[in-house]
Amino acid sequence: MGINNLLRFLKPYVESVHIKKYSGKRVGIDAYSWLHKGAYSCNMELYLDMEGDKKYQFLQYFMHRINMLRHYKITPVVVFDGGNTPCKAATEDERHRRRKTNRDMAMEKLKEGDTNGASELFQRAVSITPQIAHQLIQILRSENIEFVVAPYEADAQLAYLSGLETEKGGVVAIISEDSDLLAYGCPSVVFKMDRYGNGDEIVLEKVLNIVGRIPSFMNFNRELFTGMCVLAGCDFLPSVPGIGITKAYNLVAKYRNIDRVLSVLKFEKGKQVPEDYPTAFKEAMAVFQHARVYDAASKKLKPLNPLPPELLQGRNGDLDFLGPDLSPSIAVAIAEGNLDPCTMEAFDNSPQPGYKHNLSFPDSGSQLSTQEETTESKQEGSFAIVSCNKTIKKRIRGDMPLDAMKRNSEGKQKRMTSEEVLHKSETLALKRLGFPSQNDASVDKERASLGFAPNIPCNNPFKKQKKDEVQPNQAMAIEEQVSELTEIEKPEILSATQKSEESVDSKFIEQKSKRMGEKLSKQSDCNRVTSKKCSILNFFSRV
DNA sequence: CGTGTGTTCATAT
DNA sequence: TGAACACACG
Repeated sequence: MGINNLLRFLKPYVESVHIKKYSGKRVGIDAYSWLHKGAYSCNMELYLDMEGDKKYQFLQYFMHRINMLRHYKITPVVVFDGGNTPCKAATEDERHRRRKTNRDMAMEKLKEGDTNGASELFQRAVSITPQIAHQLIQILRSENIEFVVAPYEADAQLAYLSGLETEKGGVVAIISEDSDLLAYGCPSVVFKMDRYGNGDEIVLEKVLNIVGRIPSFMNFNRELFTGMCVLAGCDFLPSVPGIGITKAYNLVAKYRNIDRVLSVLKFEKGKQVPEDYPTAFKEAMAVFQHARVYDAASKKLKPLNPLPPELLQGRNGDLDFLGPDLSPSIAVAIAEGNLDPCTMEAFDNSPQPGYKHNLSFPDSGSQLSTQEETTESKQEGSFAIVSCNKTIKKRIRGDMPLDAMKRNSEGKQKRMTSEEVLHKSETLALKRLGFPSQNDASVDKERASLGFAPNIPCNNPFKKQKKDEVQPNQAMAIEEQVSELTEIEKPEILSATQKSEESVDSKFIEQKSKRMGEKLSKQSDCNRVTSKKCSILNFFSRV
C-alpha cells in the first residue's frame, strides 16, 4: 500500500514526535488505518455478524484514540475513503478474490470446528466495508467529532484539508499509515502513532529543503517528488520491473524532468516498459496532483490543485480517470456520511431492533461507577448508541440522493423516538466500551479512559525508572517516557552525515540493506491494492 | 555489490 | 498489511 518503500527511504527525515505537539490544533485522521487495526481483534465477529460485544471492539479501539487526542486538546477531523479511483479498479477486483478465498477457507475451518484457525484466516480477509465505516460515523456524529467522507481517496481529501486555513476547516497535520499522503503533498504526516500518541513524523518541507541530509531532495520540487513516488510504484500504477524507490530517486535526481526520465526508462528497459506506461504515468501523476476532493465551503467537488489547461485540452476535458464528477447533491450526501460512496445506496441510521441486545455488552469486569452514571445522564439525548446498530440500506437511484436522504432522516427520527427507552441501556453500553462523554471534562475520567488511571498497571517498563519524574499528570509522565524510548531507539536519525553524491546510494544502502525487501510482489502481479477502499464492484460501471 | 523479489511472522486484545 | 530477513538477478 502506498508508495513502495518510501517510508524506509525517508527514514533520515523521520522525527519521533508526540502528538501533543499539536495541542490546540486541528489534525486530520485517516480513518481507514485505525479501522483496519481495530478490526483485527474482531474480524471473525464482523464477518459472521456474530452477536456480542466483541463485534464492536474496533469502535472502542478507534474511540480510544480519538479520546486520547481530545485529552491533549487536539481537534480530530476524521476522513473516510469514498469510491475507488478508476486506476485502482482492477486491483480492487483482485483483492476481492483474495479476501473471498480467505473467507471461504475460514468458513471451512469453522465447519470443522477449528475456531482458531478460522479466526486466523478471517484476519487475512480484513476488509473495512462502508457499513463498518458507517457504524463509526454514527458514533462520531453523536460525539460531535468532525468527519468527512472523501468522494474518492481519503488521502487526497486529507491533502486538501492540509492546504486549508484552520478557519476554513484545514488541519495542520495528518495521522495515517499511508505513505501516499506524501505523494499527495501533505506537509506534515505522523505515521505509526501508538495509543499513547507517539509517532514518526515526516515534514515534507524538511524533506525537500534540508541541506546535507542523505538522500537529498534539494533539487526536487513537489512534482519531481511525486514523480519519484509514481516511478517507485504506487497504488495507481505498478513500477517498471526492476525499478524501486532507489532507482526512481536516482533517475529523478539525475534528469530532474519527468519526461526525460520516461524517455531514458524506455531506452534502458525497452520492452519491459509497457506501451502505455507514459500515459498511465501521467494519469497517476494527475491523481496525486488533481484528485477530486470535497470542498465543504462550496459543497461541491473540486480538484485537489487547480487543473492546468494542458490537462483539460489534452483529453478533451475528459477527466473521468480521476473518477467521475459527482453532482453537488450526491457529493454532499457522500461527504456527510448519508450515502454509501461505493454502492450509492443511502445509509439508514435507524436502529435495528434485532440488534439492540448486542448493545448491552454483558462485559464482565465493567461496572458503572457513580462517576460514569453522572456522565451518562449528561449524555442524555445523545444518540451515541445508534451507532452500534447494524445499518441497513435502502436502495435508491444514484440520481435521487435527496429523496433517499429524506426518507432516511424521517425513518431515523421516528425510530429513534420509539427506541428512546433503550437509550439509557445503550449509552451504558458505550460507557462500558470506554467512551467517555465529550462533555466530560474530568481529567481523571479521561485518564481512566486512556488507561492511565493510577491504579491501572502500565506494562511500560520505563514507568518505574522514571519514578522521580515530576508527576502533575501521570499520563504525561508515561507519555514522555515513551517518547524518550522511541528516540533512543532511533539514534541513526541523528547521525546522518554529509557525503558526496555517490555516497547517497551507499549511505542509504548501508542504512537500509537490512530492511529493504518489502513486498513488491504486489507489483509484479499487478495486485498492489490498497485494501483500503471499500472495494465493491466497479463503481464506475454504474455511471 | 546493489536492488528488487519472495517468504515469514506479528498484527489487537 | 507491514516489517524483517534471505535470496536471486544483473
